[in-house]
Amino acid sequence: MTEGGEYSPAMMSAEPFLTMKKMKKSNHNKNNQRRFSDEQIKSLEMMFESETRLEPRKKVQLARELGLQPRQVAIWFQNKRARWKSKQLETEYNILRQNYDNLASQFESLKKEKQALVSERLKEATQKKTQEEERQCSGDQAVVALSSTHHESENEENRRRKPEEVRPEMEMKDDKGHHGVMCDHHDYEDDDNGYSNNIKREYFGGFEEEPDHLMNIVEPADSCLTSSDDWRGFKSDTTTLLDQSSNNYPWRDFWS
DNA sequence: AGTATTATCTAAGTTACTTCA
DNA sequence: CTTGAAGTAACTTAGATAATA
Repeated sequence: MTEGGEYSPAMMSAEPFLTMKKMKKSNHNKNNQRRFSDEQIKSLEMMFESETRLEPRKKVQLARELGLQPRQVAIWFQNKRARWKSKQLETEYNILRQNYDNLASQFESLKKEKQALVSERLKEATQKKTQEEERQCSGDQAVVALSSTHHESENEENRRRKPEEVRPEMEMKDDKGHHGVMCDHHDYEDDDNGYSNNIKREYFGGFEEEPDHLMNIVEPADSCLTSSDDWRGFKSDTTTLLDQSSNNYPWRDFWS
């Protein structure tokens, strides 16, 4: 209260029963006008555009030019900075929101694309397996005279090897032998916490029991996309953002 | 040199009032 | 005419900083 001198001792004694606040509030400017004139606002705006903080000397000069108290100019600049800042924040928020929405829709379309690819692969693998089983059945009848123990061990070996036959198309191994599709930093084996299993179930929908080797086909991509490590950070950021606005993002369920 | 006090400024939040749909 | 929301000038408070004793 050292600037402007609006709380004079005369005022204090004139209305001793008023609260401090009321007394101050009643002190409008010289002409008892509440709002500044367009001309005054225009000058203040112009000054604000060139500098958002006023030097004391400029403040006094501007106040004199506009017929205001220096304190009024100071307060106007304070309020202006506050309004400007909140506007700025709003603008930045809108930009972030727009970017986020774009990313979300990209994510959705990639998810759909991936789902289609997985279905296709599954179809192929199932057909292949059926064909081989049929071939084996007919072969078995022809060699039924051969030793059964030998046959069994070979068949078992075939079964064990089968997943490997379809995997090379999908997988990429790094120098450490780790699997990965576009996310070489992540070991998908680590993600065996039920979380990815839920995702698998979502993808495999109708399949009551997925054959292990079929699951192996999709594992690398799944673990990459759904790795909690990869997405957790993003999730927390985005939910913070969303908490302030809308909650109806269908793909939120994908993460939870 | 280090410390306490004072003055000044600012951001953030609030109040009282006006304007307008 | 009334009412509620939005805008605005002025205010309070708390923290930072610089000058001074």
